[in-house]
Amino acid sequence: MDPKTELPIALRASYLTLHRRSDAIFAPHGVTADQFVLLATLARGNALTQRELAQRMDSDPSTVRAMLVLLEKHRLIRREIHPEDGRAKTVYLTPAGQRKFRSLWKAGERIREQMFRSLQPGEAKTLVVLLKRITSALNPDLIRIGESISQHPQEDQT
Amino acid sequence: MDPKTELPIALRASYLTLHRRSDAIFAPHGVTADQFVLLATLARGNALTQRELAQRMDSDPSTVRAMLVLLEKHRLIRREIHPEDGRAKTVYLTPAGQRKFRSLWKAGERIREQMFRSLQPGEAKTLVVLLKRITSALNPDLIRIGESISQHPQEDQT
DNA sequence: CATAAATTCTGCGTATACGCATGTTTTTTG
DNA sequence: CAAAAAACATGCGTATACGCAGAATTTATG
Repeated sequence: MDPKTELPIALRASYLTLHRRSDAIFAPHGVTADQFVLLATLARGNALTQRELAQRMDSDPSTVRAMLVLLEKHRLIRREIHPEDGRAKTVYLTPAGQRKFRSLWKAGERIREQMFRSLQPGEAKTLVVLLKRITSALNPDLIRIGESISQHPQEDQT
Repeated sequence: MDPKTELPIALRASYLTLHRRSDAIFAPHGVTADQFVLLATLARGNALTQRELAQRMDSDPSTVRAMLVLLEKHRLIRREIHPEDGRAKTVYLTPAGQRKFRSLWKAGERIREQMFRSLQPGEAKTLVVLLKRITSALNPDLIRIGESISQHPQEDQT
């Protein structure tokens, strides 16, 4: 099977496997893999609006909302109306949420280790670069030029 | 952010983006991205049991069943009790299902093209290899040896 | 300044994605 | 060959993942 055909399949297999494994690891802590992603995103930049949160998680506002409702019930996050924009809500990690995140981060280290160790030196970086490449190639917002996106687009340097 | 940390995030972003885009492309045809995967798996090896189908799709038997119920309602697949094993059911693509798959395959070509073209020659193959590497590293069934899985495990040649 | 347009969250409907328990059938054991 | 164990599909419950429409609020326009 040629790589062009195989690539989407391999991507799906990798992600689903990672997701399943993460869910199993985090379940004893009472959170899901996706909730971990949300908490991690908040830990990186607290006080985001739901919109910003969704964008940074590569997810959907309506999905994120459902997750926030759950997480708020579990007292891991808190929402307040944005002081300047009455339409928006800012999301905060509660102290319990911060503690939970630190604990989850440790629990997840084993998974990150396993992925990382299966690769040769430098391959992890390569993998990340290639993944980002196809991600932006698939993003409809960036296709406006038509075909002339030959070069690797700069990933935004953090 | 180091690659070890970034890798799961990039993987998630890539997959979700691909999935979203595929859903959008296939929606006018009345099927979802995941249904396409199922149909494609069947097209490759017709007359699989639900179990085999789930394995090849890197998915779960109970998820696959729900999809089959839908697809059967849409007359794209057909299920029969396995002639030799009364517990199992064999799944077939109907003629309509075969036609639908061919049409979907063409519709999806644009996405595969876009992914493939964002990569340099050889990079697609590399990407597939690395993805398979981390997939098996994450698979709990294969960890039994401990650490000594340095080489790329042979993917079963079809 | 009033109206239109855009933005943000909410709610609803559908389709995965899984784990777990249950019922049936096949295979294994003694 | 009868009882136990294993394998397969089903059903249930929960959590995403989205698109889309609706309500409230802010921003843009005339």
